Amino acid sequence: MSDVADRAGVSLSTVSRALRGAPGVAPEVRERVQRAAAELSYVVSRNASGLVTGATGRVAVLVPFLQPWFFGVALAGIGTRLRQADLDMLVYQVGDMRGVEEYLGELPLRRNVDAVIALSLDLDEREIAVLDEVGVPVVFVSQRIPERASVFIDNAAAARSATRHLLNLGHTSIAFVQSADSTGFEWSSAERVNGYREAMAEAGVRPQVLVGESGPRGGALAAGELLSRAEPPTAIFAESDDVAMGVLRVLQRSGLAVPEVMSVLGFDNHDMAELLDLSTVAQPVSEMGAVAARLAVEAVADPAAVPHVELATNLLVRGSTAGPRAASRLVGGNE
Amino acid sequence: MSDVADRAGVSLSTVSRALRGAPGVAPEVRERVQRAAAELSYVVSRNASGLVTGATGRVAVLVPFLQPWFFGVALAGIGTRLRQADLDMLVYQVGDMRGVEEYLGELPLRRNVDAVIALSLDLDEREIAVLDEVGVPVVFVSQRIPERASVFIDNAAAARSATRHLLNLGHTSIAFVQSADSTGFEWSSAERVNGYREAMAEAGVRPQVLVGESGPRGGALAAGELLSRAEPPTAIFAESDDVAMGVLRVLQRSGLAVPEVMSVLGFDNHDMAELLDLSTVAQPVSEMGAVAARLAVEAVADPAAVPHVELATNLLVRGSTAGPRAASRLVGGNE
DNA sequence: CTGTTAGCGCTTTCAC
DNA sequence: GTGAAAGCGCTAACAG
Repeated sequence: MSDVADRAGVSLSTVSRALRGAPGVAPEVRERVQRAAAELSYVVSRNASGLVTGATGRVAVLVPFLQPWFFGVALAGIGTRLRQADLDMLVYQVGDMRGVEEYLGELPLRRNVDAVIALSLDLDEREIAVLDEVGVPVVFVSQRIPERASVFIDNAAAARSATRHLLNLGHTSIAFVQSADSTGFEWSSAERVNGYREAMAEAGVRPQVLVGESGPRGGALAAGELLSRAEPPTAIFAESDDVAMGVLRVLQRSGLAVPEVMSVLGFDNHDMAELLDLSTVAQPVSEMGAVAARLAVEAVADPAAVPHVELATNLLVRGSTAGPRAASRLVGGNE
Repeated sequence: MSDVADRAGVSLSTVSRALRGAPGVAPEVRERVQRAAAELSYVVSRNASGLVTGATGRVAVLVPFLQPWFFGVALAGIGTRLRQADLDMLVYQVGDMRGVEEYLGELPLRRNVDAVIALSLDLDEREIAVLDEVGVPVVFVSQRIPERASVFIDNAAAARSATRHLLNLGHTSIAFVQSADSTGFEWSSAERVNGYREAMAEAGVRPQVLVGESGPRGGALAAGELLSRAEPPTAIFAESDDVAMGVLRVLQRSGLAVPEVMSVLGFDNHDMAELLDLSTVAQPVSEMGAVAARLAVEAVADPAAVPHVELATNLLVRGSTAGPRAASRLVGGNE
């Protein structure tokens, strides 16, 4: 930095002010300093400036896993937005939610980040308390917490209207496939099931909820179970597209036509959903990330604000949902 | 820190040494200091210590995109390994490779990270030069560069033996679907095509290479093109599972049985490959990440070393590949 | 084995 | 509008 000062013929303080965009520097001087810095390809050390300002220029993103489609997309949204604010993104994979509390305590967040984004973590009160210890603002994504900055969708409402779509098509036997991993249900999962139950109750139809493993494997197992019933349903609403894909796969292998024999509905609008022609509830994952990043930036400026942002979902009706026995009708044609 | 010193009844230097695990501290004193630190829930500021040691405790991971399956898995491998070394992972999404050079120059890597991992970036010489400007060790993943630390698989050899699998099954008309995005071929893509060509040449069979878009969409388009030929091939080798999935989808929609009418082979062992019963070449993505992280850690200690680590691939033969016209034979049964 | 001292590279009063 | 000086929280010689 003193090299730059020498080259521009000014003092250290002036260089600092000029490069930081601080007021009180003659335009002509500022430009001279910037030129000198560029020529020496000098950039201020965030580390050093942070030491005195207290800011780190970094935001931590906590994710349970990194592999699923959802997280990649959300991270992309977050990263892009943070970059605009000239903030770096630190990613921590919390892993299977056992011992999170301890893990969170170990994490070097203390004086290492300006804010934390908890991505789809479903933390309980004690875990949140551990995060609070860090002393920086926390933004929750996909988990709605009172008195906390968070961004989310209305899972219940989305599931409700998606279920109605199936009911309106004429289905009267609709199964819901819910999944839980070793650590229990996710918050969004519970909400979606509720939405489904509400719509079914409104229509006076008996709900059928299956609980199984998560992911395609869980969907495949659930489909097997449903198909071996005395009276299989005519539609399956899967908690997520992942699960729906497992269902689709089993149906395909069994030679059961979708949607003629069985309608399948997913949730998420996964990457592959369009290719599979899967009807689904789309949630704006990338945008959720971007909003979360924005909230994090704002929270740094004003830690007192606890904005709640709800994002809209869209039911995407594709080829995997239709009225029950649409095919038989078409083929039989004698009603 | 001085609070800790007071509480433990020692000087600042002793606290620093004790907490850092530096030698020359009485065991009894060390424990006392650690206890004091714990009671005050004090952790040393990386920022401040970095200011004097020069180390940042951070590694930057540069990825072109975040969404594809590959990057999530690789990032998980990297992150886990870095955490073991008590290093933080900074993730930068470089985006569409246009203007990377400039983007890399803008990135706040300068005195902000101890090492850089370039994940599947396919940088050219000038872009690498920009990275070198940063002055920290760089580890390349999925790109093999002389005189550079890198971790990779032998794409050509893997593609060669996968092609031989198809040849050995009796196929004599095997198409390869290659994909390129707007910025051109990836390095691994070129290598895989080469492996395919070599195996075909060895067998004296004419190669058929299709170049199209990337991803499932590219696969779908390529499949359409192949199926509309006067003499469609009996097997399709897709550059990646992504592409293969597009191919599978088109075949399924067209009512063409896999593998009876058409064998399909992928590359990567994508998440969904098992569910789709897709034969493929598995590459150890998570392990590549872990190794890259290890190399990065080692490179920090010894920047002169430029280890090259080659990881093994495995051909996973599943249900999507079989001899040509296996079904006709079975059905016709009159040979 | 432990304490003292001088910075690491920057920002920030406070004078001028 | 600009400069001098005093730290931010820590480590690294150097004494003791």
